[in-house]
Amino acid sequence: MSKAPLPKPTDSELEILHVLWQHGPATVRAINDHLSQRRQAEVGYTTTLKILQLMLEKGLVRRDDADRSHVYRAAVREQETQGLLLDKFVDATFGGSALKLVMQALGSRQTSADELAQIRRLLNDIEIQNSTPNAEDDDRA
Amino acid sequence: MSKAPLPKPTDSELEILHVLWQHGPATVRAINDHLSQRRQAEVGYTTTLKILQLMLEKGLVRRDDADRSHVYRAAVREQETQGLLLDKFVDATFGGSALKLVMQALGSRQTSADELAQIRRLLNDIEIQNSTPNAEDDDRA
DNA sequence: ATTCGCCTACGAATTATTTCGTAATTCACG
DNA sequence: CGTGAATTACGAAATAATTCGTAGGCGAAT
Repeated sequence: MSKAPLPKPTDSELEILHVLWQHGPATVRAINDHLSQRRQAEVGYTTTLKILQLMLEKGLVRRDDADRSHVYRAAVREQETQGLLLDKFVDATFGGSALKLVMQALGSRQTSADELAQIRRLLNDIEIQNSTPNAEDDDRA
Repeated sequence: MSKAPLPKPTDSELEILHVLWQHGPATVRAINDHLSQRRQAEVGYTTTLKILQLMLEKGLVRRDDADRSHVYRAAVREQETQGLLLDKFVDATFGGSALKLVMQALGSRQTSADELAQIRRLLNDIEIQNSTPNAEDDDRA
């Protein structure tokens, strides 16, 4: 039916998703502990609970409420979500130019040789793909 | 002391900054016209005015009010602002890893050969700089 | 069974952003 | 001058995000 196009998570929601992606399904208590550690200050328990409830409504998480302590898990994949946020960010900040973003990301900060090597490898992969029109899945010219 | 660390522009503010960066100083009327074109719908004139007034308070723009129609201009540089936003975004979305961001940006979208070449060039430059730590500091030869 | 502690649900205050209406001002023109 | 068009300032509504307090429920330990 009405497949709402995955809502964009807010900052707080994203922080919670990070915890879930990294540690797997967890109770409100566990999530709240992680958040409290990650920040300098304590996070109110009911604050975390409230955000999780809103995330549930938005479809960002699912929950198992078989036990008294409900267990929440991410309902969106990490890469997919990051990709979605990246698209919006590139549009808003770099006028849609992913190139500008990459240049800025690489240019204005120190990048280790190891990271540079990884990027080079990725560039090679991409160029190979570009020059070898894929046989199994080419619905794009 | 009185130097507040440049406030992060909101989406609307960023949109206005784009206009100013691209076209230089402009009146509210001119800015509003650009915004109305850029979007599908008309933007209320006083809406644009209000945002500019807030941006003025935040120090994101300056204005010349010698004439009745005030002329606004960006008070923050494009690259600097983009870098600031990028930092926050990388932290929030990719846990601080610029590498992950670049991988995602390059991996999940089609990038032209030309763009890839530009990135390669940048990588070369960076590696040269990395292997030649301080060229300008000790040229006592 | 009574109490204590943890849990969920929910309402509400706070702050930020975006939007626009209205009033007041100014300028140009007839 | 007096009218009209355009402009600025300001208040305020609408929406969203974040925060937390309080009420109520359930289960374990005494």
